Amino acid sequence: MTDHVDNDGAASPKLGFRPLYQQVRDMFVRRLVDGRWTPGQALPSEMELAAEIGVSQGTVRKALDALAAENLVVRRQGRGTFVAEHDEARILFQFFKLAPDDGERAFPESRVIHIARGAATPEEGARLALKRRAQVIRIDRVRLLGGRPAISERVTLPAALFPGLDAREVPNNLYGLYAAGYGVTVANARERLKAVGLPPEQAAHLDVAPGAPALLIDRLAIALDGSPVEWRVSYCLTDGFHYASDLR
Amino acid sequence: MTDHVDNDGAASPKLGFRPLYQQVRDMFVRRLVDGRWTPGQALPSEMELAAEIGVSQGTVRKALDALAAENLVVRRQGRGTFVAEHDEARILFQFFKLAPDDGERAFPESRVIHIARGAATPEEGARLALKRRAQVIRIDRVRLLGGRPAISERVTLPAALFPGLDAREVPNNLYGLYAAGYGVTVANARERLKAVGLPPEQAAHLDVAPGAPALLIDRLAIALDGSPVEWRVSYCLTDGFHYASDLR
DNA sequence: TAGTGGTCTAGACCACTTC
DNA sequence: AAGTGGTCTAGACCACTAG
Repeated sequence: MTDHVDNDGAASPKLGFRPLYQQVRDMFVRRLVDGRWTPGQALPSEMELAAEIGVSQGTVRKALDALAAENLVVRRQGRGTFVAEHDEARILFQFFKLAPDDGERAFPESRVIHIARGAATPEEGARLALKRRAQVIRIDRVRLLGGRPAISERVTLPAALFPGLDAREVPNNLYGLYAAGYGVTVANARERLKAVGLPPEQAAHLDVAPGAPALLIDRLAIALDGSPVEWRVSYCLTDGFHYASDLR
Repeated sequence: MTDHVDNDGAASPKLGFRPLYQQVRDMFVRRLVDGRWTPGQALPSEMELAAEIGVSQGTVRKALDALAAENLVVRRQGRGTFVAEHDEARILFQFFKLAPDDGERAFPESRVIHIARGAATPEEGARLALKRRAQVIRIDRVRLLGGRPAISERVTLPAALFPGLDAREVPNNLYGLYAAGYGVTVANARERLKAVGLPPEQAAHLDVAPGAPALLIDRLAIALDGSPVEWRVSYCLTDGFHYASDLR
């Protein structure tokens, strides 16, 4: 029995107190991490889970609501609770913040320039929390917005996590590939934005003069278990497009 | 009696169904909008509110939890529930996304360049949902990050909402002034970011060459009742600083 | 010690989906 | 009609804060 829920080991109830529903949430996250529950799958009903674990339905509900708030599951009244998928629609709204100044959002096409494997630089190792001289996979690609090249980016991955990815056809939706092909679910990401002059190499890819203003997006993607799984640096032209950010 | 909670007027229960706790939430928002509850004030306890309204404590709890999720109230176990304040710490983390590349976040000093009142341009009228030829207040200022001028921005406000603000000492924390001086609470904001070459006027304010890459932030701030109350356009130098965005 | 919000339970009923 | 998640209630107990 790997799943465990417990609080009072007859010890002091004050220290290390963790609510039952959070323990249940953690248990459910473990099932997602180890692939016991996979994207798209329907979870057992609240009543079944409650009976299995030995808590009330209300406690299971709070745990599932927490997962839904983290976009890890999707709940639909009358149908059930499902493990979230990295389909294009979800990516588009959750992880891709560039939108046309007017008009509908659309998923950008991608054109891979180069893909290779090599030893991590010190910076790559630091960002991805890798051991000394670990291998990484680097993907350089150009992405099209509204039919025009607008993003030049490099994606850096720990090679150990994605064996054979460098010898594979790379799809447009990378996070979908990570999930379906390697069981790696991107749970969240931290982005840092700057305005910079476009370096010559990126300028050539985007067919623009070097030094033109570009939005630099430095993103670190974090997996379900909290470990960094992707480092992505994107240079974006923001002519007719913008980065949308809602502050609540 | 202005507060009202009701569902089934013996009509079809299917259409226009709105859960009780959301109706209670709406009632509470009304109390915030009309100043019956003011920033910093302690709300009555859950039990008192439940008895007053005539619903269970659990329903009041769900309503207050919703408000807490929107950052409109702050709940503290053992102490009570309090109306959120626009103090600098809150602004710093909720509405100000520029952070030093390394080091602690700090609230930027401000230096006002110019304040004036005038008729709204068509664009200002459109952004702020104003009537034709309504008056606006415009504040131009420079803000300092790490002691150096880094942001040149124009703040545009509906004059009707902020009488006399143009003849007043303008503090560093504008949202605090809106709340304390005019009873206007900024509930959320939408930002659009672009990378642009710095226009001559802003370049002069920031003591940088025109055309240098700058982060353009176009922000529309929304009040509790959903109406736009501030339009702000900021040109930011991102040398040693970045715009932080967390994607969940 | 009293009062607050936070957790947990149990059960009834409602709205939505599917068969 | 059956099964799912969503709402609402009522009550017990726990953790935290303040006097």
